[in-house]
Amino acid sequence: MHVSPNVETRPFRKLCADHGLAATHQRQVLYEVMQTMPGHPSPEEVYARVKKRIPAISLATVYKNIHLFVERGVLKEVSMHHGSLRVELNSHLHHHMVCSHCKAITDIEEKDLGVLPTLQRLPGGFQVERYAIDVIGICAACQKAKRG
Amino acid sequence: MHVSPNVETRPFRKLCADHGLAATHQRQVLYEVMQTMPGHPSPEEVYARVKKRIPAISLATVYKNIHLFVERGVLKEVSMHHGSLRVELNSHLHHHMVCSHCKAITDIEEKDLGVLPTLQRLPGGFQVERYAIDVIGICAACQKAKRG
DNA sequence: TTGACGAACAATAATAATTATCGTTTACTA
DNA sequence: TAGTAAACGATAATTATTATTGTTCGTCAA
Ligand SMILES: [Mn+2]
Ligand SMILES: [Mn+2]
Ligand SMILES: [Zn+2]
Ligand SMILES: [Zn+2]
Repeated sequence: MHVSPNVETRPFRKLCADHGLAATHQRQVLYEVMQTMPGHPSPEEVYARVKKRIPAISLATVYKNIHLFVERGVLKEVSMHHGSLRVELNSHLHHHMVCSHCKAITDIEEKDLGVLPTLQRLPGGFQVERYAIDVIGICAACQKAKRG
Repeated sequence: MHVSPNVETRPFRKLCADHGLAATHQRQVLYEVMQTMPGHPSPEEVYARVKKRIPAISLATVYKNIHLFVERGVLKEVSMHHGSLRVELNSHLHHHMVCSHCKAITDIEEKDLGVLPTLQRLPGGFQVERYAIDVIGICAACQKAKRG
């Protein structure tokens, strides 16, 4: 009797191939661990879980691969993380365009967004204060830079 | 001839009174400096500006007062800053409710939001990838805690 | 299957961001 | 104007993230 090898591994290998990534053991475990984490974990939390299966893994490896997965669209970043807190005084109702490449933040009027947020009572009795809409994409400067 | 004192100071003192804050010199300068910063500065950037007018100010004071101003609604936080990067695998189109008190993040379906962003070409030739909508407010647990 | 080679890894140092501590000063109130 | 709590400055500590470097591993062609 013969069993084809890598049965459970195949989908992950394909995912890596599709994204131009080497299929390493660390990446596979990171990916599998993320599948079991339905919330919005931090790199440290992911590291703690991965470490259970690969005790020798380095935190730096987790960070690098999380960034890589986000870059390639395997993982998604919750809200936009700018490395540090950002504040503004501008009390005029507006939202933001955030460049996923250079992280530049630009104001945008609500009316220019084509959205009409209806303040309402949301699931779980969540009491709404305001909406913060981030339009994520590529700014004009980065578009130009990518071409030539 | 007599000139009433604190002429320029009055609006700031009122702002503090309205928010239950002591009207300190440091807070006044921080507030005035923010009025001249139209972008989305980090605490370090604010500190650099304030330091020009109060060379002896401590970075910790800037941090503390920025947090205080955000808490009282004088300043607004751009995007939601969770202290660390947060990621998720969930590729299903959805958004988030974020508690401004405990910072808990909960998923919410786009259809439950009552907002319909229309993907379009935005000002400045910004190329849209996706919308990330954070509904900011108070979660049920924190509402309960605040009452009794 | 094997060997060369570049990519990825672990260990760890370094840096950046934020918070805590504590002695001193200041603003508010009576 | 004095008492008191709050705020401040200095700085240590903590937390988050990135850089460096020598070693190991995955890929691909023979
Ligand atoms: Mn803005
Ligand atoms: Mn989510
Ligand atoms: Zn950009
Ligand atoms: Zn809460």
